Amino acid sequence: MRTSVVLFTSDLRLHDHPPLRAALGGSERTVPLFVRDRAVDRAGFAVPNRLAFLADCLRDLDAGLRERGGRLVVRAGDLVDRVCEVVAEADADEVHMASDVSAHAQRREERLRRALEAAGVRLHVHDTVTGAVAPGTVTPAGSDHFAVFTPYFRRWSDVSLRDALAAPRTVRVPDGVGSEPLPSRYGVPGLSAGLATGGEQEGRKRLGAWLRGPVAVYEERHDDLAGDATSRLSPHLHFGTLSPVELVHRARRAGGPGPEAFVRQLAWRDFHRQVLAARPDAGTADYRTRHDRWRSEREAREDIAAWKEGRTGYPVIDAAMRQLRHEGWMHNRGRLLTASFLVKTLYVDWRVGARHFLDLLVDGDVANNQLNWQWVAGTGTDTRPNRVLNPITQARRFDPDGGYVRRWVPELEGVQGRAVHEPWRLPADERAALDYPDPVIDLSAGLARFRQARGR
DNA sequence: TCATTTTTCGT
DNA sequence: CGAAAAATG
Repeated sequence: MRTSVVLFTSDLRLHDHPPLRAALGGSERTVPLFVRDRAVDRAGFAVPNRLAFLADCLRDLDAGLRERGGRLVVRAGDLVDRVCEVVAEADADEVHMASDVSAHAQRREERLRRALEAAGVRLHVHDTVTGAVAPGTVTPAGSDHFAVFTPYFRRWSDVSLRDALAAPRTVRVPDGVGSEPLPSRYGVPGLSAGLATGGEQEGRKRLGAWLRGPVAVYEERHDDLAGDATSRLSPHLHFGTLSPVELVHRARRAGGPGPEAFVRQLAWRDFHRQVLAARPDAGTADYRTRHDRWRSEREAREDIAAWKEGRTGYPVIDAAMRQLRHEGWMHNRGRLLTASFLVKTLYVDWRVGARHFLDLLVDGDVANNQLNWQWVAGTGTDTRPNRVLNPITQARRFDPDGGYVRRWVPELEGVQGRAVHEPWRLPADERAALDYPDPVIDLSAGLARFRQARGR
């Protein structure tokens, strides 16, 4: 009797799951396995918000498998050791998994392939599971990856995607392969109070509601901070409770400018993935260095703390940083503004900001997070590396009535209209009555001055 | 068909 | 300014 193992990683779903389908199609028994990878804990990636969301996802995945006659096997430890252990217990002939792009994922896949080969077991790695268009599918002449988004997007749009797969009807799991108890979000300390719920069911519900309604006005409203008109599907894409291939198909089927703009954002995700796949060190090192001599963490300690805690004295920055802490999520426009403020205005190393985002974001993803931070810092793929986003101009444009600021900065909730973006310009008595800090820095003192002071 | 130069264009 | 495409030889 043929037996297979399907190793779930960042693909915690039953719909449109090629490794699962291949495993079920090629054998009578299949072990659905998830490993709580000790290396991920050690690297500091197992933060409370994502651990809680992950726990939701695993419980939902287990529930979905049980509806189909199966169950999820969870183990903790070294991923390669645990997979080999389960392969031996189940006497499996093959292992299926999804490919992924980070340095960690690439090393993990290689180690696993070698260990399984030594045991005479074949590892099947499926692409187009964690991304829609796999890295390397389209390339410019003379390079293994695109460094500019627009030409990438043209080629990406021409790729014909495979059809989305249905969820399997039945899953037969061999007897005698034990599982640890499933983790629960209730045991996780330090969660953001407004954290989203994980799981494939939840993701599909959100996707359906998104495509039935708000996506239609996504193009006009996606940058409006107070409108909060983005999909909020990012954590589901990060954990793979939703399939990017299915998302692109369904958005294209909906048609129109909103869905097209949404698909474009999904292409950005693949763009960053193909950069990281080709240059895995871009997660920690400058993709294209500008020889910045950032202020050290020690030198900028007070500024960094003010930024993290949302008390920089720039209302839109503080609003966004407080949303991050409260929800484990931040509006995309807020991410751009707060990142630009840290790297361009406070002139702090992008890695400091990227790490803080990864510490809190429920969708915290190495490719998206690190390469977007690099884009803002001017060390990444931005073709205009000196771009600086002015928090006041941007606030007036993307939070014209100030509603986003008043929602997240209660000290300012009594200030009407867009005046909320510049509390220092209020009449002195009104200003004094607010328990809100003065700006930590004069905007004109930012990047140019820091760079000059450092002789570059 | 290929290498090199020129033009275009960039969340 | 530099990457990617187009034009050129």
